[in-house]
Amino acid sequence: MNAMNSSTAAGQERKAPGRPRSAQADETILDAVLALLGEGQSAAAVSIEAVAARAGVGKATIYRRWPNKEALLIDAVRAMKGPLPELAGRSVREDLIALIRANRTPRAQRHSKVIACLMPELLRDDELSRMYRDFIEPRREVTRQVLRRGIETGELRPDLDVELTQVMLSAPGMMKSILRFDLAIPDDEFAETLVDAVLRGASA
Amino acid sequence: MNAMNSSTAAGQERKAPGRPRSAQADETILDAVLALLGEGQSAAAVSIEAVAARAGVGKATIYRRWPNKEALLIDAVRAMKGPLPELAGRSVREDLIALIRANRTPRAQRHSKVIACLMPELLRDDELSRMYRDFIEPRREVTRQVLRRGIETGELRPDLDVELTQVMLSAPGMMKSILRFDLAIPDDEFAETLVDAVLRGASA
Amino acid sequence: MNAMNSSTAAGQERKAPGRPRSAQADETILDAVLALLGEGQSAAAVSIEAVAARAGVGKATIYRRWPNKEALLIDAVRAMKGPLPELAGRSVREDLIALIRANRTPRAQRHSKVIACLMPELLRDDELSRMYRDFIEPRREVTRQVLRRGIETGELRPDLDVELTQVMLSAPGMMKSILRFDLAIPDDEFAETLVDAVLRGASA
Amino acid sequence: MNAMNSSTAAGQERKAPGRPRSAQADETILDAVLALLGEGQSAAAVSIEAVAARAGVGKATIYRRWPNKEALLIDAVRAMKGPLPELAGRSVREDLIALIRANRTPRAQRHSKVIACLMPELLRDDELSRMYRDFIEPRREVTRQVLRRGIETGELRPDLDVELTQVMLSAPGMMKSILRFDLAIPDDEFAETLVDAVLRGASA
DNA sequence: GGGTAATCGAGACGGTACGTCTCGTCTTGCT
DNA sequence: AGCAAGACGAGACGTACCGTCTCGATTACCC
Repeated sequence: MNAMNSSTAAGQERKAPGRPRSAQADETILDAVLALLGEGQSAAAVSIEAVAARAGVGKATIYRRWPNKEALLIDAVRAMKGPLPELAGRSVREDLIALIRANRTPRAQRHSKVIACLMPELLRDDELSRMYRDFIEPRREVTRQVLRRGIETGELRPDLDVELTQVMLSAPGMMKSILRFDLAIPDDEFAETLVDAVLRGASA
Repeated sequence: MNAMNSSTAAGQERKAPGRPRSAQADETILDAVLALLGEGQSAAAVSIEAVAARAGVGKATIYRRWPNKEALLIDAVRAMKGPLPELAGRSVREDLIALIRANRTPRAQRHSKVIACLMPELLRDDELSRMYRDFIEPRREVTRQVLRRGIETGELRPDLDVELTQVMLSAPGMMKSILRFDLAIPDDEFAETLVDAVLRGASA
Repeated sequence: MNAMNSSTAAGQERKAPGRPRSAQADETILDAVLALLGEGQSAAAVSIEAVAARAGVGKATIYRRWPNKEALLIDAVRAMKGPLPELAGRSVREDLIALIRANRTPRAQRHSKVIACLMPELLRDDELSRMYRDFIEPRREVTRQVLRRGIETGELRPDLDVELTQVMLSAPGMMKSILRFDLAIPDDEFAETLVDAVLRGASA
Repeated sequence: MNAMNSSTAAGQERKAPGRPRSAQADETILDAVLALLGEGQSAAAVSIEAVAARAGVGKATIYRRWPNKEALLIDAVRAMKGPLPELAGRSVREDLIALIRANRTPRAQRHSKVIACLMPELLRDDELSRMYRDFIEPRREVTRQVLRRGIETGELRPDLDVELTQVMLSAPGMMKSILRFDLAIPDDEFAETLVDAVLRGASA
């Protein structure tokens, strides 16, 4: 799971000597990160020292598992993002709305927060950027599959740019939540309003 | 211009006593910020100490003008964002493409960088958030005006949601540049591809 | 030894957890202070930053041991004052001259310098003042013992005011070196001249 | 009076052009220094900024008169030291006691404080050291004259070391007040006790 | 059951930046 | 020209974290 956990290697694993890492510590640490983020603290408040103190853990125990703060936060992202929503599959419109609505859970809210906190690092750190894409890509893929299925079923135009449409569906919500734009649409209508607007140009 | 510059007060300004603030210092400081950002340094490299050293200025001279690093960066945003592009006004499509293309200048690239660096602070600091919206709103308004004009001329559907459409036009570009999504569209075709996709659902 | 060193507590010392403080750092830091003072630098030149730089030590390492600059300097005083001179014990006169002559070592010269540098702080800071007296009192006591022994042996008047005589023996040297009074006595005759003058009134 | 005041030059005074310096400002500034010192503030609290603020005066007005803080404090010393005590001249003992008692006035107490504050600078700054001796020397001379007169009248030993005796009389009081030694003598008996001790060895 | 080795919490280490303060100098406009 | 006000470059203050490095104590496995 973690970037550094050696135990994920393939094959007939030579058991490492010495005391094994506490699986509980992993959990406690990530919980502490989420707790600190959830408290509405500033991004800077999620310092390694604070996390260690909160988790009742030594700093070394953290650095043994993650090479730096960003990697830790990335893993926190993973931990916080819940399972993908069950897609009813009745129609493209319904599925897309469900996908966008999924961003309104407290879980997903925190996720946005963390991503925002990581942006400075994402901008310059290629390694981190790759890690994030590895995580986010499967989630984008779900939307793309919905779109591709829509093309197959004839609900969507056959020449639809799937990549672009995915971004058109996800980007507005992210900007809205981070930059707090006032879109004059009630939160609970946002998803369908956006989907309808996109579909208007995407329908067959 | 700056958050703290007292000279913006209304009315018949009582001249402040004492030596007036050096207008040149304002400039030198902002230049130093932009220089540091431009050097591809990390966000963290834009420390107040570095800015002061680069500008050949005491730290106090900076803190006299801006209450903290974020406010300084916000002002750097202002200084770096160039004038709005001249809109040909021949068609909605043409104007929108021009507006989006404007984000490809080196200037605008740096702007994205700074915004990304500021995201953690924007998330929590309401004051800062307000400052940023004050800055960005006029720029969003330009797009909205193009859209409204399009409705008047009949180029666009009369019931078009102007707010939402504006976000649909701007958000994808921002996410693309920050999160470096690979959209499989050459950079120089991105603007027209996006505009066409949006217009397909927006046209009358 | 230091004001903050917890190891001075009484009883069966529970070993402190965590990495123990480097005893070497204590030494290196005090050496750096003495070096800076010895270079004839101004008192103000002995800044914590300068000490840290000179000692090749982080500022925190200093602040972990001493609460502020004054306490650090006090400890430097302690470190610099050498052992008490061996007293021959042949006569009061001989012993007193030896004690006063001990102030002419480079060591003691630096000591005077440091005390002078600390005077402003000694004046107002009761805590510091107490610390200094705790350090200086044993040294004054040596002189007093010589005087008391002199009374016992009949060398000195039985009603001699020991306290006052101690000050009469030590104060002139200190003022001479700090205020650089010109006493028209060669430095190497000062001790015996003073002792003789005092003894003239103190002898039995 | 001040080191920099040009108006004290002898003879045919060329009238300075422009607005003459406010004589009142000199006074106000020195008063402010004394007030700050008197408030038991720390030595460091007597900053130029604090003095200027207290005196309701610009900092430049101070720096126009004194080259630096030390010179200002030296002048404050002068201003605070009152006139020499009237010497009855009936006996050496009586006169010496009067001279030492003069150090118990609140005025003289403040004087000690200032001297203590200046010690670090006195140690290294030759110019300042000279300024201080120019000021203190006449006061030491008074004591020496009393001693010399005592020799003439036969009250004191003809081979008395006048210089040394003067220091023996003045130094203990200064150390007592600065380092707050506890001499086990009531303050109001200190003068005569000391004088008697010194005279015991000095009498003819 | 004793040895070996990596773990644990705790916290010190050398650094860097923070935001505040004072220094001594300079630059306004008013008197 | 002097004045009060206050901005200026410089740099120390004491604090907070960074990421690394010891400590003594605690598990596990392996002989």
